[in-house]
Amino acid sequence: MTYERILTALADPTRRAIFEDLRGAPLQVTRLANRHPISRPAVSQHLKVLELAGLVMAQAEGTARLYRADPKGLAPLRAYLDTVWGDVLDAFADEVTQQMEDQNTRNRDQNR
Amino acid sequence: MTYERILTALADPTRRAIFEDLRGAPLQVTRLANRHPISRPAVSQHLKVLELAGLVMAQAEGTARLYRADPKGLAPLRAYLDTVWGDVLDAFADEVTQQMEDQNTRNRDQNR
DNA sequence: ACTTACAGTAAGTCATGACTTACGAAAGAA
DNA sequence: TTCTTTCGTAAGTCATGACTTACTGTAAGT
Repeated sequence: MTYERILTALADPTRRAIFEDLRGAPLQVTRLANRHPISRPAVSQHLKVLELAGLVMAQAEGTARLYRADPKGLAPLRAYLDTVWGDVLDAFADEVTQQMEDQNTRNRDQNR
Repeated sequence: MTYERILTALADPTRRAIFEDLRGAPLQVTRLANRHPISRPAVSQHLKVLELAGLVMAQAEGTARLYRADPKGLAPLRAYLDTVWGDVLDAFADEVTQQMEDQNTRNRDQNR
Protein backbone atom coordinates (compact mmCIF):
# COMPACT_ATOMS: atom_id res chain seq x y z
CA MET A 1 0.00 0.00 0.00
CA THR A 2 1.26 3.45 -0.86
CA TYR A 3 0.04 5.14 2.31
CA GLU A 4 2.93 3.49 4.14
CA ARG A 5 5.48 5.44 2.12
CA ILE A 6 3.52 8.62 2.67
CA LEU A 7 3.56 8.06 6.42
CA THR A 8 7.31 7.44 6.60
CA ALA A 9 7.93 10.34 4.22
CA LEU A 10 5.96 12.80 6.36
CA ALA A 11 7.27 11.45 9.66
CA ASP A 12 10.63 13.20 9.34
CA PRO A 13 10.30 16.87 10.42
CA THR A 14 12.63 18.48 7.89
CA ARG A 15 11.21 16.39 5.06
CA ARG A 16 7.71 17.38 6.09
CA ALA A 17 8.84 21.02 6.16
CA ILE A 18 10.19 20.68 2.62
CA PHE A 19 6.88 19.24 1.49
CA GLU A 20 5.02 22.09 3.14
CA ASP A 21 7.29 24.57 1.37
CA LEU A 22 5.98 23.15 -1.89
CA ARG A 23 2.34 23.72 -0.98
CA GLY A 24 2.32 27.02 -2.83
CA ALA A 25 4.44 27.85 -5.84
CA PRO A 26 6.96 25.35 -7.29
CA LEU A 27 10.54 25.73 -6.12
CA GLN A 28 13.94 24.54 -7.29
CA VAL A 29 16.30 22.56 -5.11
CA THR A 30 18.72 25.36 -4.27
CA ARG A 31 15.85 27.58 -3.15
CA LEU A 32 14.61 24.84 -0.87
CA ALA A 33 18.08 24.24 0.54
CA ASN A 34 18.44 27.92 1.41
CA ARG A 35 15.32 27.71 3.55
CA HIS A 36 16.66 24.96 5.76
CA PRO A 37 19.84 24.40 7.78
CA ILE A 38 20.89 21.37 5.75
CA SER A 39 22.98 20.86 2.63
CA ARG A 40 21.59 20.80 -0.89
CA PRO A 41 22.26 17.08 -1.41
CA ALA A 42 20.30 16.36 1.75
CA VAL A 43 17.37 18.23 0.23
CA SER A 44 17.73 16.20 -2.97
CA GLN A 45 17.56 12.99 -0.97
CA HIS A 46 14.45 14.16 0.84
CA LEU A 47 12.87 15.12 -2.48
CA LYS A 48 13.58 11.66 -3.81
CA VAL A 49 11.72 10.10 -0.91
CA LEU A 50 8.82 12.51 -1.34
CA GLU A 51 8.70 11.75 -5.06
CA LEU A 52 8.68 7.98 -4.50
CA ALA A 53 5.83 8.51 -2.05
CA GLY A 54 3.87 10.33 -4.76
CA LEU A 55 3.76 13.55 -2.78
CA VAL A 56 5.89 15.60 -5.15
CA MET A 57 6.55 15.95 -8.88
CA ALA A 58 9.60 17.30 -10.72
CA GLN A 59 9.80 19.29 -13.94
CA ALA A 60 13.04 20.14 -15.74
CA GLU A 61 13.62 23.83 -16.44
CA GLY A 62 17.04 24.26 -18.00
CA THR A 63 19.60 22.85 -15.61
CA ALA A 64 17.23 23.50 -12.75
CA ARG A 65 14.44 21.21 -11.61
CA LEU A 66 11.14 22.62 -10.45
CA TYR A 67 9.49 20.61 -7.69
CA ARG A 68 5.82 20.95 -6.86
CA ALA A 69 3.35 19.17 -4.59
CA ASP A 70 1.21 16.55 -6.29
CA PRO A 71 -2.48 17.45 -5.71
CA LYS A 72 -3.39 13.76 -5.47
CA GLY A 73 -0.42 12.85 -3.29
CA LEU A 74 -2.20 12.86 0.05
CA ALA A 75 -5.29 11.00 -1.18
CA PRO A 76 -4.13 7.46 -0.26
CA LEU A 77 -3.24 8.47 3.28
CA ARG A 78 -6.54 10.26 3.70
CA ALA A 79 -8.42 7.21 2.47
CA TYR A 80 -6.49 5.00 4.89
CA LEU A 81 -7.23 7.29 7.82
CA ASP A 82 -10.91 7.39 6.90
CA THR A 83 -11.29 3.60 6.90
CA VAL A 84 -9.37 3.11 10.14
CA TRP A 85 -11.22 5.95 11.81
CA GLY A 86 -14.54 4.50 10.66
CA ASP A 87 -13.62 1.11 12.09
CA VAL A 88 -12.68 2.63 15.44
CA LEU A 89 -15.94 4.58 15.63
CA ASP A 90 -17.97 1.52 14.70
CA ALA A 91 -16.29 -0.55 17.39
CA PHE A 92 -16.80 2.25 19.88
CA ALA A 93 -20.50 2.46 19.03
CA ASP A 94 -20.83 -1.32 19.36
CA GLU A 95 -19.28 -1.18 22.79
CA VAL A 96 -21.61 1.56 23.94
CA THR A 97 -24.73 -0.29 22.80
CA GLN A 98 -23.33 -3.45 24.37
CA GLN A 99 -22.95 -1.70 27.71
CA MET A 100 -26.47 -0.32 27.45
CA GLU A 101 -27.86 -3.78 26.83
CA ASP A 102 -25.95 -5.10 29.80
CA GLN A 103 -27.38 -2.30 31.89
CA ASN A 104 -30.92 -3.17 30.78
CA THR A 105 -30.38 -6.84 31.55
CA ARG A 106 -29.12 -5.96 34.99
CA ASN A 107 -32.15 -3.75 35.68
CA ARG A 108 -34.54 -6.44 34.42
CA ASP A 109 -32.98 -9.09 36.66
CA GLN A 110 -33.06 -6.68 39.57
CA ASN A 111 -36.83 -6.11 39.15
CA ARG A 112 -37.76 -9.79 39.37
CA MET B 1 1.41 20.19 17.31
CA THR B 2 0.21 16.73 18.20
CA TYR B 3 -0.13 15.48 14.64
CA GLU B 4 3.65 15.14 14.56
CA ARG B 5 3.60 12.46 17.22
CA ILE B 6 0.78 10.68 15.42
CA LEU B 7 2.81 10.71 12.22
CA THR B 8 5.92 9.24 13.82
CA ALA B 9 3.83 6.78 15.81
CA LEU B 10 2.11 5.42 12.71
CA ALA B 11 5.25 5.45 10.57
CA ASP B 12 6.66 2.30 12.15
CA PRO B 13 5.07 -0.80 10.53
CA THR B 14 4.78 -3.02 13.60
CA ARG B 15 3.52 -0.15 15.74
CA ARG B 16 0.94 0.67 13.11
CA ALA B 17 -0.06 -3.00 13.05
CA ILE B 18 -0.53 -2.94 16.82
CA PHE B 19 -2.71 0.13 16.53
CA GLU B 20 -4.78 -1.55 13.83
CA ASP B 21 -5.20 -4.59 16.07
CA LEU B 22 -6.91 -2.29 18.55
CA ARG B 23 -9.44 -1.01 16.01
CA GLY B 24 -11.98 -3.58 17.17
CA ALA B 25 -12.22 -4.97 20.67
CA PRO B 26 -9.78 -3.94 23.43
CA LEU B 27 -6.83 -6.27 23.98
CA GLN B 28 -4.29 -6.86 26.71
CA VAL B 29 -0.57 -6.67 26.14
CA THR B 30 0.13 -10.40 26.11
CA ARG B 31 -2.57 -10.94 23.50
CA LEU B 32 -1.03 -8.27 21.31
CA ALA B 33 2.45 -9.74 21.73
CA ASN B 34 1.23 -13.16 20.61
CA ARG B 35 0.04 -11.67 17.34
CA HIS B 36 3.45 -10.30 16.40
CA PRO B 37 6.97 -11.73 16.14
CA ILE B 38 8.34 -9.44 18.85
CA SER B 39 8.69 -9.68 22.61
CA ARG B 40 6.11 -8.44 25.06
CA PRO B 41 8.26 -5.55 26.36
CA ALA B 42 8.64 -4.35 22.78
CA VAL B 43 4.87 -4.23 22.54
CA SER B 44 4.70 -2.29 25.80
CA GLN B 45 7.13 0.26 24.40
CA HIS B 46 5.09 0.64 21.24
CA LEU B 47 1.93 1.06 23.30
CA LYS B 48 3.63 3.80 25.29
CA VAL B 49 4.40 5.71 22.09
CA LEU B 50 0.86 5.20 20.83
CA GLU B 51 -0.54 6.40 24.15
CA LEU B 52 1.62 9.54 24.17
CA ALA B 53 0.40 10.23 20.64
CA GLY B 54 -3.18 10.03 21.89
CA LEU B 55 -4.01 7.11 19.65
CA VAL B 56 -4.60 4.60 22.41
CA MET B 57 -5.99 4.44 25.94
CA ALA B 58 -5.31 1.97 28.76
CA GLN B 59 -7.66 0.59 31.40
CA ALA B 60 -6.58 -1.58 34.33
CA GLU B 61 -8.40 -4.90 34.67
CA GLY B 62 -6.90 -6.85 37.55
CA THR B 63 -3.22 -7.30 36.81
CA ALA B 64 -3.91 -6.97 33.11
CA ARG B 65 -4.21 -3.71 31.20
CA LEU B 66 -6.79 -3.37 28.46
CA TYR B 67 -5.71 -1.19 25.59
CA ARG B 68 -8.16 0.32 23.16
CA ALA B 69 -8.01 2.79 20.27
CA ASP B 70 -9.01 6.34 21.17
CA PRO B 71 -11.89 7.40 18.88
CA LYS B 72 -10.56 10.95 18.73
CA GLY B 73 -6.95 9.92 18.29
CA LEU B 74 -6.73 10.39 14.54
CA ALA B 75 -8.59 13.70 14.48
CA PRO B 76 -5.51 16.00 14.67
CA LEU B 77 -3.77 14.21 11.81
CA ARG B 78 -6.92 14.33 9.73
CA ALA B 79 -7.26 18.04 10.34
CA TYR B 80 -3.64 18.63 9.39
CA LEU B 81 -4.02 16.67 6.17
CA ASP B 82 -7.16 18.59 5.30
CA THR B 83 -5.51 21.98 5.62
CA VAL B 84 -2.39 20.99 3.70
CA TRP B 85 -4.42 19.28 1.03
CA GLY B 86 -6.62 22.34 0.71
CA ASP B 87 -3.59 24.59 0.31
CA VAL B 88 -2.17 22.35 -2.41
CA LEU B 89 -5.46 22.31 -4.29
CA ASP B 90 -5.79 26.09 -4.03
CA ALA B 91 -2.29 26.63 -5.37
CA PHE B 92 -2.97 24.16 -8.14
CA ALA B 93 -6.18 25.97 -9.12
CA ASP B 94 -4.34 29.30 -9.08
CA GLU B 95 -1.73 27.89 -11.41
CA VAL B 96 -4.33 26.57 -13.82
CA THR B 97 -6.18 29.88 -14.03
CA GLN B 98 -2.84 31.63 -14.39
CA GLN B 99 -1.98 29.47 -17.37
CA MET B 100 -5.40 30.12 -18.89
CA GLU B 101 -4.91 33.86 -18.56
CA ASP B 102 -1.49 33.59 -20.17
CA GLN B 103 -3.06 31.63 -22.99
CA ASN B 104 -5.70 34.31 -23.50
CA THR B 105 -3.05 37.05 -23.52
CA ARG B 106 -1.08 35.16 -26.12
CA ASN B 107 -4.13 34.71 -28.34
CA ARG B 108 -5.04 38.38 -28.00
CA ASP B 109 -1.55 39.54 -28.96
CA GLN B 110 -1.60 37.11 -31.85
CA ASN B 111 -4.84 38.57 -33.23
CA ARG B 112 -3.55 42.12 -33.46
C1' DA C 1 2.37 -16.54 52.87
C1' DC C 2 3.65 -18.26 48.49
C1' DT C 3 3.02 -18.80 43.77
C1' DT C 4 1.34 -17.43 39.33
C1' DA C 5 0.07 -14.24 35.74
C1' DC C 6 0.49 -9.86 33.77
C1' DA C 7 2.88 -5.78 32.82
C1' DG C 8 6.34 -1.62 32.85
C1' DT C 9 11.18 -0.13 33.11
C1' DA C 10 16.36 -0.40 32.65
C1' DA C 11 20.25 -1.25 30.07
C1' DG C 12 22.59 -2.75 26.26
C1' DT C 13 22.89 -4.14 21.10
C1' DC C 14 22.32 -3.30 16.38
C1' DA C 15 20.35 -1.68 12.11
C1' DT C 16 18.42 2.10 9.79
C1' DG C 17 18.33 6.51 7.99
C1' DA C 18 19.47 11.47 8.12
C1' DC C 19 23.34 13.97 7.38
C1' DT C 20 28.09 15.32 5.40
C1' DT C 21 31.78 15.98 1.58
C1' DA C 22 33.37 14.65 -2.88
C1' DC C 23 32.44 13.68 -7.47
C1' DG C 24 30.20 13.50 -12.13
C1' DA C 25 26.63 15.01 -15.50
C1' DA C 26 23.86 18.22 -18.16
C1' DA C 27 22.39 22.69 -19.90
C1' DG C 28 22.99 27.63 -20.75
C1' DA C 29 26.36 31.80 -20.94
C1' DA C 30 30.72 33.96 -22.31
C1' DT D 1 35.23 25.33 -26.01
C1' DT D 2 35.34 26.67 -21.50
C1' DC D 3 33.17 28.32 -17.43
C1' DT D 4 29.23 28.52 -14.48
C1' DT D 5 25.10 27.00 -12.50
C1' DT D 6 22.22 23.47 -11.04
C1' DC D 7 21.49 19.02 -9.65
C1' DG D 8 21.83 13.84 -8.51
C1' DT D 9 24.58 10.05 -6.73
C1' DA D 10 28.28 7.67 -4.04
C1' DA D 11 30.44 6.78 0.13
C1' DG D 12 31.20 7.39 4.75
C1' DT D 13 29.81 9.12 9.63
C1' DC D 14 26.83 9.36 13.42
C1' DA D 15 22.64 9.52 16.10
C1' DT D 16 18.23 7.61 16.77
C1' DG D 17 15.11 4.16 17.75
C1' DA D 18 13.43 -0.65 17.47
C1' DC D 19 14.64 -4.64 19.52
C1' DT D 20 16.49 -7.99 23.24
C1' DT D 21 17.14 -9.92 28.16
C1' DA D 22 16.94 -9.04 33.00
C1' DC D 23 14.73 -7.09 36.73
C1' DT D 24 10.87 -5.15 39.59
C1' DG D 25 6.12 -4.46 40.83
C1' DT D 26 1.31 -5.67 41.56
C1' DA D 27 -2.96 -8.12 41.80
C1' DA D 28 -5.28 -12.57 42.17
C1' DG D 29 -5.44 -17.56 43.29
C1' DT D 30 -4.17 -21.60 46.40
